[in-house]
Amino acid sequence: MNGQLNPSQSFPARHRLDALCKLDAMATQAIDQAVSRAFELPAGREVLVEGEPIAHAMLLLCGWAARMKYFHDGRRQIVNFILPGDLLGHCQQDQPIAPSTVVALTKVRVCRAPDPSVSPTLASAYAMSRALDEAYLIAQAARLGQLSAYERLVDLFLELMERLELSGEAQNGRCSLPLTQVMIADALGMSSVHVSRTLGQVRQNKLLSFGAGELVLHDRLAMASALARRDVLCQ
Amino acid sequence: MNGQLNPSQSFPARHRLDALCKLDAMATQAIDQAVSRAFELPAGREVLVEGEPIAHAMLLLCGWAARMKYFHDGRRQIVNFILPGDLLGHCQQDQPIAPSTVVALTKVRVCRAPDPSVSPTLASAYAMSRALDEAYLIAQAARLGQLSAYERLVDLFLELMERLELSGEAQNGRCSLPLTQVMIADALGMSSVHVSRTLGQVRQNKLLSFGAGELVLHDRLAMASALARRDVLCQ
DNA sequence: CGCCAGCTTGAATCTACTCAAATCTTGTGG
DNA sequence: CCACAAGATTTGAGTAGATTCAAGCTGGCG
Repeated sequence: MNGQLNPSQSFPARHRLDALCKLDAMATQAIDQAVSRAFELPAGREVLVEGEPIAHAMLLLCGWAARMKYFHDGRRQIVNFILPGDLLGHCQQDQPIAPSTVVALTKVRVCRAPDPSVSPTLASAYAMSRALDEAYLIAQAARLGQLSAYERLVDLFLELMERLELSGEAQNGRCSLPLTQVMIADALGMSSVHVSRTLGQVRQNKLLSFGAGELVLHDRLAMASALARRDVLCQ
Repeated sequence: MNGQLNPSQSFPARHRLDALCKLDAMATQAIDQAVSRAFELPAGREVLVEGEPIAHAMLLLCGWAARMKYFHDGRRQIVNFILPGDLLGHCQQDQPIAPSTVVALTKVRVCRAPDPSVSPTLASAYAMSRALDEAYLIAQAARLGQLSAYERLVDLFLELMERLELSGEAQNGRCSLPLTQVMIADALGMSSVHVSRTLGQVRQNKLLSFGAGELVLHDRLAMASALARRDVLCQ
């Protein structure tokens, strides 16, 4: 009845956390137990609202979400994307307040994140996940501040592919990517019209193809070198 | 011999951490003890280097620093500023790797951050500090992605004043601010020429004055309303 | 006194935006 | 299965904001 509702719905989360820190039996068991109480939210639903307390850390199982900052005039900035297997709203505080709103971009399936105290490997994976979140946030700031529209686009696709490979959802530079050009525009701080035009250039240079919800990277070396001219981090 | 070396050099850090969570005697004692082993670094010195392990979490006592991302062609993005009383390099991991380089913008005085396990109030203040760091990082991404040059400038000055008030270094909308226009340009993703021009406009509108290392906000309401037209967060 | 870093200003250029219209997709109801 | 509506993408034309290059100005310091 639902393509995303299959017996291995815990796969991305387990794959990702296991890649961050080899999980022991207790950890995988805790994940499976948490997944058994998963629930679904429709596209557009707010998962966390800025300024409101966070009830529980969550684990995203299927679908995509995004952390947003909203503006009066209808503009919005996507601060980062949240992919299957990602944690959201996990803080150290007693009464954490969400620093940004999280919205489901597609229909999503989530569950409460299992308590990391059941396994040191799970706690370690959570710590790695937090560190990655921070690194991606920093990367986003650098992208928005310094890269051209063409570079921002290439850089974002490289990051997304890398992250999807971590959760086992991408192979051979190919993955499904349920983003519209408007969402990409909101993430990269450009107009959707300019995303369309710039995407045309990238396609013309045969770096990648992107359409019908699928992204295929044809030439990752060329993509990296399009950035390497500037970014010391991408050789 | 050194203007920054006065008996109250622990003041900003104590003021800030105490504002985040009312400190108990153990916490203030631990801070004073840590401050007694402070040391100094010249402007331009790297405090943390991206990709290298972080030996200890540090506490910035005097001077300003910045988290940077560097690019091949000499460009750099200042991801955020680190002000007196701020923590840097505090992670949950066993072997944390710095996700970005931290550079001293002025001569700075730092010490190892006291171990939060000595006091629950100190641990709580650290958690608050981390949460604020994340919020400022998110704010920076939204700024770079959505605001115009004029708005970015106003927004940044408001944030810096707010942060300096937290550490007790600003009163009545007045503070010292040791940033050059080039540094501001690196933080806001614009050219230094355009910072100069835009700053001229802001001054002409009598919102603030900035020069000789001092920032004075003349009309914070007008500054906020220059953003309120767009940003839902600034009434 | 001259140097150097930082700031300001002008002119030309370019990137990315807005507005607008046409086309293509997708989902829905008849 | 087709028709229609709504959303998404593409393309063109004109414009605005920001950049680069360049020249001059200012103030601190050896």
